[in-house]
Amino acid sequence: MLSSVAVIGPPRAAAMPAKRLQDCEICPARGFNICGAMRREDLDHVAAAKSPLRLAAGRTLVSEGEPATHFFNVTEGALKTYKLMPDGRRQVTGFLFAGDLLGLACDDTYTFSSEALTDASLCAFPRRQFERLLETFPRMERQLLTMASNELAAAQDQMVLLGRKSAPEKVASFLLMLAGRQERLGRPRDRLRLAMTRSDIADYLGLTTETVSRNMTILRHRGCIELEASGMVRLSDRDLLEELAEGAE
Amino acid sequence: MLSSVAVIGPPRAAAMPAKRLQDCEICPARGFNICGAMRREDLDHVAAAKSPLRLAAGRTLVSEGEPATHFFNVTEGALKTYKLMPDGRRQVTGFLFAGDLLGLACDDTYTFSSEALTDASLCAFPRRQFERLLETFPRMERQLLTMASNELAAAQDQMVLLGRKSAPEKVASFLLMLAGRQERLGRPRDRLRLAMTRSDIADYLGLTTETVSRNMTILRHRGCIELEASGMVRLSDRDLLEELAEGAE
DNA sequence: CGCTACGTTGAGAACAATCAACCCCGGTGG
DNA sequence: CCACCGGGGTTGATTGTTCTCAACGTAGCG
Repeated sequence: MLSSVAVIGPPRAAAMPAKRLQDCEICPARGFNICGAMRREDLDHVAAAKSPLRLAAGRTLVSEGEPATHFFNVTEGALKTYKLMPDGRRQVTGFLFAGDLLGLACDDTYTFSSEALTDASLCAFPRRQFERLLETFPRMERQLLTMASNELAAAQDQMVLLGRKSAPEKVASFLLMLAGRQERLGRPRDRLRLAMTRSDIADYLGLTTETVSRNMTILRHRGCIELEASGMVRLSDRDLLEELAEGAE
Repeated sequence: MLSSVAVIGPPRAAAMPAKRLQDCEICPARGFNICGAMRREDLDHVAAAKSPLRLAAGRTLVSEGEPATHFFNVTEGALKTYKLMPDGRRQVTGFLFAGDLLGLACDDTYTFSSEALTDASLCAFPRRQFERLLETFPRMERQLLTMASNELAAAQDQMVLLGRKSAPEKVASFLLMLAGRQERLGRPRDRLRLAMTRSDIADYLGLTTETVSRNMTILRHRGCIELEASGMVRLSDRDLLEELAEGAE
């Protein structure tokens, strides 16, 4: 499975802990991801287990139904996860950014597919080794449980969106969600890049591309947002956006 | 918060381990829940931390936004969890049966409300004590992580349902989901009780009661199901139901 | 014996999907 | 250089599924 992606540096087992440790120390996602909970002196154990991974935009990382060989941690870039119905209908279940996990929810096969939206960097942990890591470092397991809990809460928010929000509410909520996540990564709060296509957004919100597009236009005319070049969006009236997201018309 | 529910037996701290152990040994949900991973000789530690709890049908267990004081494990009966929008729209995020967890996904306050559908029994763990339990028994923490992962996978399935399935597909999927869960609890595979109202089902599927009702009728006319007295449903043609659930018309 | 909550069915309205046209942009090849 | 192509995005006209509003049936309960 990993043969289908560009691996930088061969996966030599526990060879160069010093260099690896440095990898982790300069990791742009430290503080957001599972390693954030690790003591500095234990970090080389993590570094030894992981393989760094670069993935070009558009490449598939994992496919639904394939054997779940690895656990991943995004350090840079953006990915989407999605599920397909037999007839091709698609539901995008999430967008992943630096610090996000991938590959937790699975038995022996992945229950979803994942694809890079931009060039991305990840840490790949072979499942077996990752589990040994968790046994050795309870702090890490605890951190993982916390992150899984947060994902569960986010999933329930998404159920509200999918089940009970109107199209305009969905689009407004989506923009605010993205803005919130970017902000948590230290990016500007009122300006964000839409790395995903309208089609990705539509499949995330349970809409069609046309409906997403129309509602973006409406938000633009209302003065909530400005669409700039190459997918940049400026949130000019966040308060109004927040009202729209919860149903005040 | 617990004062609003009927507690059988006062929550005396670590008083009668012998009796408590027996409680756990006869627990109808052992094998399904977090205690299933515990060694028999460690079970009294769990028993000491928990307060058994009985909840009458219709009673509220927790409310969204309230301080999250306890973690719960259902041992008997059925509950629903739901979220409300400011204007009263409701999304039922899940139905809970014996073995299911409640109260995991939260910071300091609950992110959802929960209400009993039938008379129910639960184990209530004060959060602090529960966390100490997890630190002491890594097997239990591991089990919790596994269960959280499974919930996450289920949540993604639900997103597909909410975002991409038609009303008939939603209703068929719902019946099959319930049947599957009953079966896992050792109940008959082709006959089940709908403990929830049409309104609960509608809010779970992102539909209205009318649409649920209409589609139940259609399934009945197609010979998939038979509606019997007091909410009993017989799944007479499971294969057809499975086709309908995935979009074969 | 009515009351109320729940469930079913019908008629019409509304929202989002579908079908279709068009624009823009970047890449490719004549 | 420019014509062509294809993917992504926007906008318009029409269709259709689901919602809304309304009536009625039924079962449980004081």
